[in-house]
Amino acid sequence: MGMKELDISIHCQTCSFSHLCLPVSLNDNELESLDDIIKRENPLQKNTILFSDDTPFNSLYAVRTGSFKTVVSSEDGQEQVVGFHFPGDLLGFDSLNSNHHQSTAIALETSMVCELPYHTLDQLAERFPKLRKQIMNSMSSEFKQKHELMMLLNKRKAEERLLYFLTQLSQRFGERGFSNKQFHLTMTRNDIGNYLGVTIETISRLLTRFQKEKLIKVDGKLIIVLEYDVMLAKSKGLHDELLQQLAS
Amino acid sequence: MGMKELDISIHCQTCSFSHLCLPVSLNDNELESLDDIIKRENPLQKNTILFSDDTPFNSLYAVRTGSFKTVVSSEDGQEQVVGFHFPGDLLGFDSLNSNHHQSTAIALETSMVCELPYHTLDQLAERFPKLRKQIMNSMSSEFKQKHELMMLLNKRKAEERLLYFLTQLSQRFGERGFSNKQFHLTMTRNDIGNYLGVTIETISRLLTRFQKEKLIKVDGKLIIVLEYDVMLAKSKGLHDELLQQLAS
DNA sequence: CGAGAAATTGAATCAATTCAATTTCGGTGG
DNA sequence: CCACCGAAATTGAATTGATTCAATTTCTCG
Repeated sequence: MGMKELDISIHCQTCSFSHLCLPVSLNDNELESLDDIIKRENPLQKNTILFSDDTPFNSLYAVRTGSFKTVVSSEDGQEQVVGFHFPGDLLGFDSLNSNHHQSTAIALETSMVCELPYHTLDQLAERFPKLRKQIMNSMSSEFKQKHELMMLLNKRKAEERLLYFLTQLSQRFGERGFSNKQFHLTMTRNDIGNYLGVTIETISRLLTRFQKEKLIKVDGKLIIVLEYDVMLAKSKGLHDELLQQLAS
Repeated sequence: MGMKELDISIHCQTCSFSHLCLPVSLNDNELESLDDIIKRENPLQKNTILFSDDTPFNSLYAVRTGSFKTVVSSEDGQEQVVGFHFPGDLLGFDSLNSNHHQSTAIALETSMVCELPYHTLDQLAERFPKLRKQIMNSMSSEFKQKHELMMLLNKRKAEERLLYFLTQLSQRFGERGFSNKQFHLTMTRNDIGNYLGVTIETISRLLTRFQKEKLIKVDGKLIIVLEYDVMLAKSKGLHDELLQQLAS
């Protein structure tokens, strides 16, 4: 038979991350149309480049399984990690209507994506205002994220940055039905440090300190969250003095 | 007569910044339709809020004259300047399809804007694919800018950040037909420091140092650029040793 | 002209980096 | 399955860039 393997598991209608993805506000009819234009690709191995900044922009991608980092690089070759992406996240729409992608997306582990060819998506968006809005929404919340990050990088010290990163991860894993108390870091300390604007040594020192303070347990790439609320508070710059005030 | 004052000067067709604004890729017919939906407002005094993060999102704005800063604030009231905006720049589309604006826009001097009611703009965009693309393009280049800024904040030291800021300003003024060698800072040192993630004291010290090094001349808010190329190079992290190599 | 805001300058302090030396991890081939 | 290699991570000590605190000075504009 011409049926692809795994055919059942690869439709938006049955995807367990659709609540985080483009389908979120679509009705059955719209969803089906969207599902029709999606190309499913084979798994990408770790370190595979999904698209790079010299790839022509043709498609958006939705992460199906696994994880990615996106990186931009300056003329002099320095790299900057600008995001980490998990199932349900959309990739590539920082380049909508550019000729080329603005960043490079790299698989952090074996991963699968749904490809959304942009010109067909655009046609679909013309028919379905809700889809158009959904795309706008995604971009808009991407801006919000970037603004938050900008504040983080400008106003917070290393400790707060890393705690923000960890609570953020915990939250995102939770939304996706994974444990928010215990998860694997698929990115290296290097990636984290690069993203947060902090050296790898500092990341390392902070992680061991957090462990001593019993906020988390660190076992290589495995993180176990022990005190989520304290971490969240500290990531916002509230510290011991203030925390005690809150407690009393 | 019912004619507004200054009527002649306030059409996209005659606006001297249209090459930087939405009209850039439109033909006469399209331009006229766009021009029709634009509301011109009275000048805003310095420090006036154009929109704030609790204003419902209804319109985009194009800066016509003057300048603005956009600011986001965290729960605990800390503020972060996320951008400066000059004639031809579009404001507010980081909030497309959100209920509320994501940031607050404040006039840095007496300024005028063109208001683009979003729902009519959206209708227009449905008729004119080029306009749709233009909007996407603007968002996309906004992302690019944010990525660049993120790299700046993460990888560069204070000196490089401020030089980047100054060369960036020089460039933007140049594009707008103003002098790129000599310009007024409409924002305070505080705004600059906040934007660049550096204290006001550091900004101050650096400006006097740049002056001693004969890169610029500083007279209060007036900046005279003396060595643009050197500034540009230094803003990218190339320093004296490297500069000399280049010269030889 | 006067008052409050903005900017400058100096000295002391500190958070984070840099440099350097190990240790641990993860994957490959024997 | 174990040994081995390079990459990744940890830890310590010294250094530094930038902040903080504090005191003036200079603008701005009502």
